[in-house]
Amino acid sequence: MDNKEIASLFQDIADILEIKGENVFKIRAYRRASSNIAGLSRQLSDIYHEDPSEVSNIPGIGKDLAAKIAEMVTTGHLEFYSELAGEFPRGFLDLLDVGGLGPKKLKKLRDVLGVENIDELEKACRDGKVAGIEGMGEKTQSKLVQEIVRIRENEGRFLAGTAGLLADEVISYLSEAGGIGKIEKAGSLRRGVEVVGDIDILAWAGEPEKAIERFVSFPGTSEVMARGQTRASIRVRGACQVDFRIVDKQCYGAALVYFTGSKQHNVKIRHIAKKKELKLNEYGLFTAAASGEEKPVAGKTEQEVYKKLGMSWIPPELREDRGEVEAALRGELPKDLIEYGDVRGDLHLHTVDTDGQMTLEQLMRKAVEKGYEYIAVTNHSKLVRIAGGMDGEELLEHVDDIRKVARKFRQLKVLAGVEVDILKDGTLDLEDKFLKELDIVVAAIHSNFSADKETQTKRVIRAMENRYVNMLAHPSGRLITKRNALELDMDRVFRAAAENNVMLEINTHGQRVDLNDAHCMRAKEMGARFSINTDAHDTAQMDGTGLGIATARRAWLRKKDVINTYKFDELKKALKR
DNA sequence: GCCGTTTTCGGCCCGACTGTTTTCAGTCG
Repeated sequence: MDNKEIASLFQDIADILEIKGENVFKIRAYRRASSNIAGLSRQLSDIYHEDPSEVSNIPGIGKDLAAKIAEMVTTGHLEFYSELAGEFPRGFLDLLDVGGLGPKKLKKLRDVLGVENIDELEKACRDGKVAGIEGMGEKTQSKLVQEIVRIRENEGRFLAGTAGLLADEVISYLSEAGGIGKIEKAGSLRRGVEVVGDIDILAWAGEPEKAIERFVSFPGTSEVMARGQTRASIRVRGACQVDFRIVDKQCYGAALVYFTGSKQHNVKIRHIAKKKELKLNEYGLFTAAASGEEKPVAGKTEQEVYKKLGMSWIPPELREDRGEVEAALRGELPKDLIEYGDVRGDLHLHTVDTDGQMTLEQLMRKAVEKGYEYIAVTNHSKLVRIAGGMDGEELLEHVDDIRKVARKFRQLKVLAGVEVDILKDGTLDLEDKFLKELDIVVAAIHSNFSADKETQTKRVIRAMENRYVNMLAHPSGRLITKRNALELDMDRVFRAAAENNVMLEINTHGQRVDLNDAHCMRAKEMGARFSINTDAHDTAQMDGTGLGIATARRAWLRKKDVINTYKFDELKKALKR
């Protein structure tokens, strides 16, 4: 079992224990373990097989959970879970995904009405039986029906790219009206997470009521889910939930910390506050209540809050309780963490010569506009017929064209390259005699996605061993919500990348984000370097580097880890094999 | 179930909103 599976199993156990009314702290322990495991950069099975005692050194993993992990990595299943899950019918736990339905109500529904899955819940609601239960009324009942309908319509998760655009829309809509002091995204969107469940927006405003009023009338609002004096939630276009909170200017920083999360990060810094006999909440940092009245210590800015807690400001992308709090306390946060303006060029781009929408000139003009120092044009090789992939001769002509056009753009260095397909056996779709004529060779998989792990791993490594390959594009091959990642032994792939000086791509396309943050952390540990590329097929996509930089920051990557932050001369050196 | 410069017991983050209540439980973040 891999970390993802183990983490989700622990999450399921927590859900079940909650329904069973178990000790809340036990439940919390499972959730914490789950979240910590999901954020690990190494596979638990590897850690276990190397040294079983290491497992209980992971925060939140004690004797009991370590034993459960041992069972999972050795046998592939967990008896404890099987027993628990056996008590509930299939599909019952999915009911926790229904908004407004928590463990308590769920238990009641099962005990009183015998509801065991979403279909039965819907029927019970439509028959009017739910409203009869103690503690539930007409409103609960009709809300549940609405919620069920929504769940059936979509999965409830949104690509950060999509959600980010909507958030920007809402923010500019709110700002236009005036009266807003400061406003920005919070939550997982601010932390740069690739997939989000909702959008959080935080503001301070002179007249909160007016701001709330405007918010709930955002065009496209299909439902006002909650509306109070300082916070409200809407659903936009029947899908994405947007939460809006207004706070006082004086506590904006504390609120921003609070609403940015992550939850685990907040728990940890509250803990630190407590140790200092302070209390931290969304209204500020206060002297603890035990001493009588609470006096504010900080709150206006995030910097102030972190400072009073004895640490430096922590970039939002790092706030996942992956050691950032401890590092900040020691003053050892990475000083040269990659910044949003650091990328000097895009090294994976397509034009109309294969499946892109841009002509060479359009592409280069856009690159100049963006202030890039260099780019690489990397069209497809022949295997990708559907994308108009080129054979060797065509490619050489194309390279001539690129160099000709590039002469008109003196301020921009242009690398003539290719995105060459990795064939089934790990050889490349173009012979070396063509590859050696190019400035950059990006290798990628676009076929045979379902090969087994050993085959797939060998395939990728063999491709990277080709001396002309400079970069591995979208290494895991996943398409979020559409296609699972390739079966790959990532550690071996990363090691081979480091050994062969092959750059690993952080592909910023919203549906890819590939490598992801956990991969990047691990790959960095193994000595690999990266390139943040958009893989753009049109000019708008060329603006998408932000998500890749966020991912790199989440992985604590420094500028020097990412080669397309280098000056051109250094880049050329970095690409030498 | 985890954890420990107050350690092997006794803590474990906390406030807003909703719906159902008539003082609060449940849910959410």
